[in-house]
This record gives sequence, C-alpha cells and structure tokens, in this order.
Amino acid sequence: MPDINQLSVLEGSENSSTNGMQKRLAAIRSSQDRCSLLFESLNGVIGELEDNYKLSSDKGSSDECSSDKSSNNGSSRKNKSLSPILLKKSSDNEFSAYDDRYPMTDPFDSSLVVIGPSGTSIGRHFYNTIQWSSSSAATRQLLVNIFPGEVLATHTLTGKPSPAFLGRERPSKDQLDPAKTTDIVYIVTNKCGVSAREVRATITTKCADSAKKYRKKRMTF
Amino acid sequence: MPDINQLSVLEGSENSSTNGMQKRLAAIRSSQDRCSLLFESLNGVIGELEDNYKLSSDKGSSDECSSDKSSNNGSSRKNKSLSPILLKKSSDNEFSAYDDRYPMTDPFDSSLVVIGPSGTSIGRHFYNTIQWSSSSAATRQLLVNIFPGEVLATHTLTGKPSPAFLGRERPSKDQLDPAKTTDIVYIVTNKCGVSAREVRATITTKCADSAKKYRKKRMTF
DNA sequence: GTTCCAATTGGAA
DNA sequence: GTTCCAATTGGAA
Repeated sequence: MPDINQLSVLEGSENSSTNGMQKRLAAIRSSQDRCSLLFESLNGVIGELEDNYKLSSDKGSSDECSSDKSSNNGSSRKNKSLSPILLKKSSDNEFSAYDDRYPMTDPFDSSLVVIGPSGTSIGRHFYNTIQWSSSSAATRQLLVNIFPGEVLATHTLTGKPSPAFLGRERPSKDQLDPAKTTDIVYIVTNKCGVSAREVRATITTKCADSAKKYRKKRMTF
Repeated sequence: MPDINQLSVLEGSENSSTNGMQKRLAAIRSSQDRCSLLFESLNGVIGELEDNYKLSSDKGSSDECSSDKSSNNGSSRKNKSLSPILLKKSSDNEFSAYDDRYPMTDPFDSSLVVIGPSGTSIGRHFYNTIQWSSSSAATRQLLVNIFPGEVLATHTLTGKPSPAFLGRERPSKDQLDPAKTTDIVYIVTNKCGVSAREVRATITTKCADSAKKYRKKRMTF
C-alpha cells in the first residue's frame, strides 16, 4: 500500500527521529497489512454470499454479465447496495494516496477504463470480468490482458537478473513497462486491499510461469 | 481488531517525537478508526446478503455446508450458517481453526507458555517481549528463541533442496522440527492475523539469512 | 493447463 | 548487523 511507504518520508525530514519511531511505524504498517488481509477475507465472504444468492435467486443468468445489470428492477437492489459499500471500503482503505479518480472512464473513449495514474487503460468489458475477490487472479487477469503472452515470457518485473544465477546467467530479460505494472499494482492494492508486495510477487510468478510455458514450446521443436 | 488497539501504546511513550509526527499519527489513527467502522459495515452487508440468501434459497442448497447443518432447526440456522462461512474464510487466511487454548500456560511449569497444539513451549518472559505488531518480527523472534543459530543456518523449512539448483546442489539441509515450525505458524497467524504463507516465507528467509551469516564466518577462517 | 510453493543468491533498504 | 527483495527452478496442488 503506497500510503504506508510514503511514511518513510518522515524519516528524511526529521533527523531527530528515533529508532523507537521506526518501530512504531513498522507497527502501524503491519497492522495496516493485517487490515488489508481482513478486508480481503471479508470481500471473499461477500463474494461467496453474493454468488450463493445469485445462484438461488436467478438461476439462469451467468455471474459476471454486468452490462445489463443496471436495468434489473427490484431484485437489483441487493446488488446495488453491495457495490457502493465495497467501493467505499476500497477508498477508505487507502488511507492517503488513493485517488478516487481511478478506475475512471477514458475521457476519449468510453469503452475504455483507466486503471491508474500512469494512464493504463483496459476494455470496459474486460474490466467487468475481473475477479477482485482474489488478488492473484485479478493480477494475472490484468497481466494477460495488458501484455502479450510472449512479452510476459520474456520480461520480468524489474528486468534484473537473478542474483542466485550469477555466473550462470540466463538470457537476460527486459523490464515490463513500469507504467503499466505500477498501475496494475495500484488498482489491485486498492480494489483488493492487499499489499503491493503481494501483487508484485504475483507478477514475478506470472512472468516465470509464462517463460516456462514458452520454454516448453521451444523444447518441442 | 486487537492490533489497532495495541497502537494506542504509541501514545504512552513519546519523548522526542515532534508535533508534525503527532499529527501524522493522529491521521493514521483516525483512518484506522474508519477501518473499524467499515468492518462493522461490511459485517452488516454480510448479514444482509445472508438474510436475502436464506429468504430465497430455502431449498436444500448444495454448497459447502458441513455435514451437521441439516440437523439444525429453524431459529439457530442463521447464526450457525454465517459462522461457518466466516470461519472457513478465516481459515483461508490462517486465522484458521483457532483454538482458544493457545497460548496457554504450561500445566507443569507456570514459567512456560505453550504456543500451539504441537506443544512447543517458550519462556513466559520471552513471550511477553514478542512484538506481535509485526508478523515478521514476531516470527523471527520466535525462531531465534526456539532454535539455536546454527540450527537455523543448517536447516530449512522443508529440508528439500532448491529446485533451481538441481545439478548444482548445495550441501543439503535438514528440516526444522515441523512440530515447532507449525506451532510458530499457528501462533503468529492467530496473533497477527496474517497468512501462513507469509509466516512460512519469513521462516524460509530467516534460515537463508542465518546460513549466509555462518557462511561469512567460515570465509574468515 | 495454470497457479502456487520454497530454496538459493547478492545487494538494496 | 539484520531484514527484505525478486529471479530462477521443478514439481506439487
């Protein structure tokens, strides 16, 4: 969560800040992390309950067709009451840096949704299919939508070689466009209430898995 | 949320902290208060969803309800059905099968505290010094208290070799006593509200760091 | 077919 | 001096 990291600025501005203060900040940070986890947990519960509810209330409709959701009468009330609260939660969860403008509709193309301050945009339809109830699923969905599979296979989060493979270097990989990855981290941390660390780990793993996939393809030649 | 309450301790011991810092801390505190409110709100949503769900699906739902659910009578149903879901979710986050008995005083030695179902015990005085506000700090404190430094340096969580170093094997390491590591995971997940994954990652890292330390010592010979 | 796990590393924080 | 980061791997889940 970006806001917490910003707290480190404090240390710079105050030369008098003590070790004790560091500890306090660490304590705050970790309790906020726990908050995030709890949010995720609650989100999961809500998603589950909602799924059950939908399942039994209107059996025919598939889950995530959201486009015509707003046109529902009566029964849509429950859906409606759910979303705003969840959104409110997300924004409040980001104690500071959260910018209410994102996600926002692309001002030049209403079929696009801008997901973060760096301006990364994705299709609205795809956006509506993202499973925010799982931060790793959401992260991976965003990755495969934003980057071609081969880019994922040939790039990494940082572009740096593994320190564990020094002197045994693998073909070096470029860095995924940082503007896009930071926007992914931005939207997932905000929508799912998880730490940036977690999202970044998922990106790292997804790249590794993609590379593995392409490596296998090569083997078959 | 116990963690947030613990933060109030911060106020007790401020000596050098500046006015600006106070304000920032106040801001954090208030946002955490908001957090608490949101939890209540989310809980309300869950209740509402569940009521709706109950209302519309009183016909043998198939989901993951436990075996004894069918034996419930009408009135107890709502309370009972919500809890399992929350518990289930919780266990995903490793608040898991929380057993109120732990931590407990060692029945044979009141100076010891048993931290988990496997019976790992630690000194009461040490127990009282654990920083539960940081899951990684708490995990590391427990590790160094329970295992000698050299054991940490020569063991790993699983005892398995790194798959990334096949054909280039490092001297193999034994597995840390699983009874003890599971108890560490148990107590930290419960006290800090973090996932088992996170605690296990910290254990892995601590072992790696310890091994590094001892490796350096060797280098100096 | 995809996601997740954890051991290892050097250096950054 | 210690903790944290992320790339890489094979296989488990």
